[in-house]
Amino acid sequence: MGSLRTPRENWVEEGLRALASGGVDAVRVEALAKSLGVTKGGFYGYFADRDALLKEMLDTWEREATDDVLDRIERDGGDIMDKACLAGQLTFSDRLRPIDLAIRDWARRDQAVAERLRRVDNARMGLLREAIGTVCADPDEIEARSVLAFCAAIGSHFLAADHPGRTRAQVLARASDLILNRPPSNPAQ
Amino acid sequence: MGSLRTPRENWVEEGLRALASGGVDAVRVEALAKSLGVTKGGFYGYFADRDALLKEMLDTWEREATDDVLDRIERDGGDIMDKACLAGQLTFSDRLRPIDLAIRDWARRDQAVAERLRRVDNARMGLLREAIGTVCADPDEIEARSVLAFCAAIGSHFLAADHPGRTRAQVLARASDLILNRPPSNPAQ
DNA sequence: CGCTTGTTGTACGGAACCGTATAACAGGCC
DNA sequence: GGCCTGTTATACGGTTCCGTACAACAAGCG
Repeated sequence: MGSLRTPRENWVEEGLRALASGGVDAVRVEALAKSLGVTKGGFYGYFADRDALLKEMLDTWEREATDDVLDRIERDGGDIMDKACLAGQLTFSDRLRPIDLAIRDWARRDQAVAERLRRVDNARMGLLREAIGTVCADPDEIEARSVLAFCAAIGSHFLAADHPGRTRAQVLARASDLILNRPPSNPAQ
Repeated sequence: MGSLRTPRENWVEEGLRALASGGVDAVRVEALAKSLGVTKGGFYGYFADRDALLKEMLDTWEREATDDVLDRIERDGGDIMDKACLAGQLTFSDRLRPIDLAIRDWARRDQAVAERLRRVDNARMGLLREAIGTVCADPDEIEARSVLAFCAAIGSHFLAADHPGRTRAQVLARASDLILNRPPSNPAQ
C-alpha cells in the first residue's frame, strides 16, 4: 500500500488558507495543487469534486470553531467570563479570524453556508449570554449587550476608520467597559 | 452621431448590482453584457478594461456614500442626531447596504479599496462622533460609543445568530438605547 | 438619400479552470 | 527482485472568461 504523499487534510488545509486570503472564489483545485507543489492529479482521488472539498473545509472549520474551542475553554477552567473571553481570543486568532470573516461574506450568497454559520454563531451567543448574565439581570438587556459584544468583535475587523490619537485596541477596551457596564479600565494597560 | 444605446452609466450600474449580489469576482464583463441584453462589444468603447470599470464603480459608490448622503441630510435639516440617524438609514438602504458589505470584504484583499473605504468610514465616524457628543462628554467615551454604534450597524448584517423570543430589530433597538445612554424605549414601538 | 460617426454583434486567440482518463511511478510485501 | 496498490503527472475536452479585430448597423446631418 503506497503512503499518502499529500494526504486529504493537506488539501483541506490549503483550501482554508485560500479561503482565508482570497474568499471562496479563490479556492480552485489547480491553484491549491500548485501551492502544494503537486498537480491536481491526486485531488480527485480524495474528493468527488470542488464542492466536496468546500464541504469538508466547512466541516473542519465548524469543528474547530465550536467543539475544539469549547474543549479548550473547558480544559483551561476559570469562571464563565474568563471562558467567554478565551473563546473570543480563540475565534479571533490569526488562524480562525480570516476564515471566519471569509465565511461570513460567503454566507451572504450561499444558504447552506449561512445555516452552518447560524449554528456556530448561536453557540457563541450562548456563551456570551451566560457571561454577560453575570453583570446584568434583565434578559432583554443581556441580549442587547451580547449582540453589541459580538457585533463589535466582528465589525471592528470590517471597519476601516481611524481613531485620531488612539489605537483601535484602546477604543475597543473602552467599548468593552461600556458593554460590560463597568468603570473605565486603566488606559495604561 | 449615433445615440448612446447602452450608456456608460448602465455598465457601472449593472456592475454595482453584480458586486452587491456576488462580490467582486461576480463583476464579469460578459456576464454584465448578458444582464444588459447586449454583448460585450460596446463595453470596450467606454472602458479600457475590467479594472477601469471597477474603478468607476468605486468612484460612483464613494460619491453616493458620502457627498450624496451629506447633501441629503443637509437638505432635510434637523439636529445632529437626526442627521446621523438619517445618514445611517441611507447608508444601510436596500441599494447601498449590499454594496457596502461587498466592498468591506473586497477591501480585505485590495489595498486601494481599503483606502477608499477608510475615507468613507472616517466621514461616517465624524458624523457619529458629533451626534454622540450630544449625549456624552468624555472624548474617549464618545469614541468608544461611536465605534460601538458603527460596529453594531455593520456587524448585525454579518451576524447569523438567532434571538429566541425577539426579533433582531428589537434587540438592536435596545442596543441603541445602551449606546446612546438612555433608558429603554417603549418595546411596543 | 448617402455619408459620417459611434455602437453593437460576431469571431478570434489566449488564459484559467473543471473533471476525466491513462500511463508513469513509488512504497510496501512476498 | 518482482508484484500489487494507491498516488501522481500528463494530456485531453469542455467551459468561461478577457481583450482585440472587424464587419454590420442605426441615427443624425448635409
